[in-house]
Amino acid sequence: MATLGKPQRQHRISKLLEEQPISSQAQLVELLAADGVVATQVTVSRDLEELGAVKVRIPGGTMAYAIPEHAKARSAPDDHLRRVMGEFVVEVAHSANLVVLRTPPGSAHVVGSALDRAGLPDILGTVAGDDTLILVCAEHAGGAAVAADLAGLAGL
Amino acid sequence: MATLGKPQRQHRISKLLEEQPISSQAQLVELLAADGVVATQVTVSRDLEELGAVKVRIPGGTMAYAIPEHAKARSAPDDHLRRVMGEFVVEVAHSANLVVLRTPPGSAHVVGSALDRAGLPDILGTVAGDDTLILVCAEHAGGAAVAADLAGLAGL
DNA sequence: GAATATTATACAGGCCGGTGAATAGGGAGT
DNA sequence: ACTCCCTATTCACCGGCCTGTATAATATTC
Repeated sequence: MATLGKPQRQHRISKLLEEQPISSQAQLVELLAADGVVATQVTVSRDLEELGAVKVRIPGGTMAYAIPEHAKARSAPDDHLRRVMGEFVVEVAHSANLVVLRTPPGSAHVVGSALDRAGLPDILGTVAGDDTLILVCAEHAGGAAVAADLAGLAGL
Repeated sequence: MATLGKPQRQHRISKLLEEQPISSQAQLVELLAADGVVATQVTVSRDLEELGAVKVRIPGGTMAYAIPEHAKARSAPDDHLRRVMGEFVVEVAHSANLVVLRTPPGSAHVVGSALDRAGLPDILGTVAGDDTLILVCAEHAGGAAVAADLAGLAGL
């Protein structure tokens, strides 16, 4: 019960920021500690960056951390995508301007979500099943090129 | 490009077993090597176990590995569930005989899939959204008990 | 039943993500 | 400009997962 994983801690941070104005990372460390979550200022600093948190001026004139709406689901895009691709994508195929990714059972949605958040310009949209993911590519890009890029990203 | 991840390797093994009869792990190692995938007999042994592969007698009278249909989506259930829970579940709540799990965006399906495959007797079914998962618990079990179990499993 | 082939286990090392201690960088206020 | 406070970076360590070598256990063949 000592350290608790990173996702859980970031989730609590996110909630704390919504519940009350927090003006420093030190303060956040204390609040987490009061919640039984042990973390240092360094860790909190990295968490805030990954969460996309910024310091904003609030009514009282003081500064407080907040997570912009547009960043709510965009934490650490590049790194995250690369890791998810490497962990879950087992096969890449393409046909015309479609790319088909295969994953272990139940993992297609994570990959789809990661791709959506990455906002790659050549990918118009994704549809995820259980272990299969279909990407629609921009016409000018072509499925083959996108498939090659993604295969590289997945370490294949 | 040398080692290639475990999921990818297991996927190739799975396909190789369907394509042709394979009677020994040594043979499988060779076939993988021909595919550019480096692995030893020990690794293959572990992969086959995780995949639930068994040796069956085929028409010719020889033995060959095959993956039973019921094991197609049940690889390494316990360990897998524990890891997925620890990595993705950030919050556990319950109401009556329902349990609500929260995950980072896009990860709910992986957790749901892992729970389904684990086949926990007290969980009647799961419904996954993007970052939320609802479990229906057996009446005799009750949401609170299941929630407590799952929270423990998630390391919360 | 002995010899051989095949598979599983024990142990150790590598790799990578996550974390913390120390420290450097940046602002605000005086 | 100096000082203080806050935040970001560097470096090193820990721990878990994964894999390989060596070896034990098991199955197969004669």
